[in-house]
Amino acid sequence: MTAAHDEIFRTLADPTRRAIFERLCREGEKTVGALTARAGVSQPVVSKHLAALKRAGLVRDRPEGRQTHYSAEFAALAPLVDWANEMTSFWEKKFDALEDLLKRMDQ
Amino acid sequence: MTAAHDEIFRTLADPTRRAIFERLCREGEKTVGALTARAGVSQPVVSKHLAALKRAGLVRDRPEGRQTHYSAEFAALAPLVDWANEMTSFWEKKFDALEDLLKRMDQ
DNA sequence: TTGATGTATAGCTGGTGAGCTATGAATTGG
DNA sequence: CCAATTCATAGCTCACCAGCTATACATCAA
Repeated sequence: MTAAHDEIFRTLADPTRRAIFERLCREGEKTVGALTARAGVSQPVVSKHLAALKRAGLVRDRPEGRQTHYSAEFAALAPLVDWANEMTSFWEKKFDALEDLLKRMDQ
Repeated sequence: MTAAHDEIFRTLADPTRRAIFERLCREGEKTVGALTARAGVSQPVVSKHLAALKRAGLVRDRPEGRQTHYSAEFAALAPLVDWANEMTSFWEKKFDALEDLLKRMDQ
């Protein structure tokens, strides 16, 4: 349902959180400390954002000793793309309908 | 930059607002009154959401007499899809790199 | 002109969440 | 065993925003 999209949209809506996710996509697995270094916010905030991303299924954590490695879960973006494609599909259907109409008017 | 995505994500993050946008996509142009009828919120709230959607470029308004018709602006979803595709592209690049590595190790 | 209708705006309130500091918990090094 | 490091959690504050009602504004009908 729409509830599934809800968490993804809401999670990616925050710029700081989206930036963290983007870094994980571009640069691969990173520790909390490495992410904090250039996040522009404090370490607890980064941890909180990572927890939110994990709840949404957008990242995966790999604890190793006293540090935790996070990596992007690309597949989690699929519902978002599917949703967007579904929305635009209604647009195409309208064109199809218009095309149909014009074809009928032609006859 | 990311600021462009920012407004789109933030605008679509709200369930009520996204539902309104979805209805405009599925059912085409609608007046404020028609949208309010099944929105589950008051008319001023619907108007406010429509204003937000318009600011984000997601809808277009067509005033006609005392009522205003709104319709979806499908093209506005493009940046969202592009962003998602860009993110997943990093995933594919990693596979390419891995493939490269394995190929080299084979030699 | 007057009243009714459709939409937008103003102003308020409550809830949510992003940021902070302080601290707890777990692990590593000496 | 002790100190340092790394991360997560707790508790707080502040700003923002979705929702409401009331009302202004514009348009149509009679």
